[in-house]
Amino acid sequence: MKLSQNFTRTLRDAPADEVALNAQLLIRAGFVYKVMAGVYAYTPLGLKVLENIKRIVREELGAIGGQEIIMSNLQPQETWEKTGRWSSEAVDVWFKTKLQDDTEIGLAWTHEEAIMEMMQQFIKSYKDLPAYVHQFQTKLRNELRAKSGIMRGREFIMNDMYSLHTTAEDCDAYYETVIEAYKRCYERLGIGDSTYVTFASGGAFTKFSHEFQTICDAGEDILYVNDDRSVAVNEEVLDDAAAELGVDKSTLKPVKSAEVGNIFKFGTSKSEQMSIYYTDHDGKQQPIYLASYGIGITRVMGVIVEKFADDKGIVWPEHIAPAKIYLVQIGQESKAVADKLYDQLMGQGIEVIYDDRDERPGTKFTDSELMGIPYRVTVSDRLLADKKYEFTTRATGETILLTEPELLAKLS
RNA sequence: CGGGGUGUAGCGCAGCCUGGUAGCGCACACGGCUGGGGGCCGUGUGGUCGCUGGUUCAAAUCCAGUCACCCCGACCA
Repeated sequence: MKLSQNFTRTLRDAPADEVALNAQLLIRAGFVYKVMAGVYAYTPLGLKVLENIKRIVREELGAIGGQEIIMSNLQPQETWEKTGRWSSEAVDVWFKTKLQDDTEIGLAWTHEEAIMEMMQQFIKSYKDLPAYVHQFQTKLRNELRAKSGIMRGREFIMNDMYSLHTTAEDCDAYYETVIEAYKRCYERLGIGDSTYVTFASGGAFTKFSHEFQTICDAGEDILYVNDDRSVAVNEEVLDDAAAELGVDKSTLKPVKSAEVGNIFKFGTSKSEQMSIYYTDHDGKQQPIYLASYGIGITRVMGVIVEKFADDKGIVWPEHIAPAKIYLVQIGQESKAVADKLYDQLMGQGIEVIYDDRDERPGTKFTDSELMGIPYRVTVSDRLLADKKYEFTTRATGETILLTEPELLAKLS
């Protein structure tokens, strides 16, 4: 991407009403645009990050058999009546609206019921199970109070996956498979080291659910972790979980964390509530075991901003950065060289943000840091005289001089 | 939803107390000087002061209502 063609611009100051660091930096750097409280639009740079996060999740879920779908945002009342979750007393985050003939409909805050409703059409026999479906979907939740920038909005993007099984054992086994896939996702997203599978409040079927919690000062949760990192428990279930695990509560230390994933088992409850059954070997109707898995895509983006940012701006992990290289060009003579390098790298499939604007060097350096691009390559008349390129690592600030072959070797 | 706070140009702010024809910085446009860390000088563009009503000869300023936004709490399969 050539910056001269990018319509967003960087800001010196964040809007005063934006207190959350993630939103401040993302707005200043031109990654998101605030539409209203808890609602953000993603501009080209921000969209690239989202797509990179989605790509990783898509690959990992695809690798364990997940089939990608897209459900709808408009949902019929009848679907939700079946599980008693249509009423606003049962679910206080509903957005509801009406068709022109006064039929009430709901705007999707989750797709659990909706997925089951659809799958009922296809799952008839034990031969159709297990089934694994997932989607990247906008969730709409009428939160009383939006906060923390893109970490807790009224509209956000989530990957939700659902697995349907004939037996609890099969469901349990796949549940573990998903946990491993999720771990690989967080690893690739760059937050593997600080993300824990934790015990959290359960639901109708299981005593605990599992949350993926990332250590982060901006998080809303408190996590209790032991020294060897083998046990992590959400504060909300600390006593119960410690007792269950036979762990001495006093050996667990509290840390602030942000929930980046939540998985849980429904057992057959959802299937029974909705009267969705399959036919077993003996021709009998049986309920389906269901488990549900969610990764907050936009939230992960916010957490990563919060977690790695420094006083200069965002620091993206390499795999999700909108580009690998930020190419700074200074002076007149070196322009052709920079143009050529840009074409060459892009031709090799290396994503480059080329700062070809008529700006002073300081502006370009500052913006490259604010945007958090992992590596900066500087091409200038001065460097060109020595046939050198400057190579700077965003996270460390380390700068080295390289010849063209050295540079290309480093980038490929 | 309870408590607290804030709304003046795209962004950051002053002006309000003590009513008298709206200002600064950044950004933007043009010109010039600069040219390796948000540079400088000059000339410009851009605002029914959130909205509605009231008081007044006169309201950004005083009063009432309302909307929006932010923070704390509650909530958060």
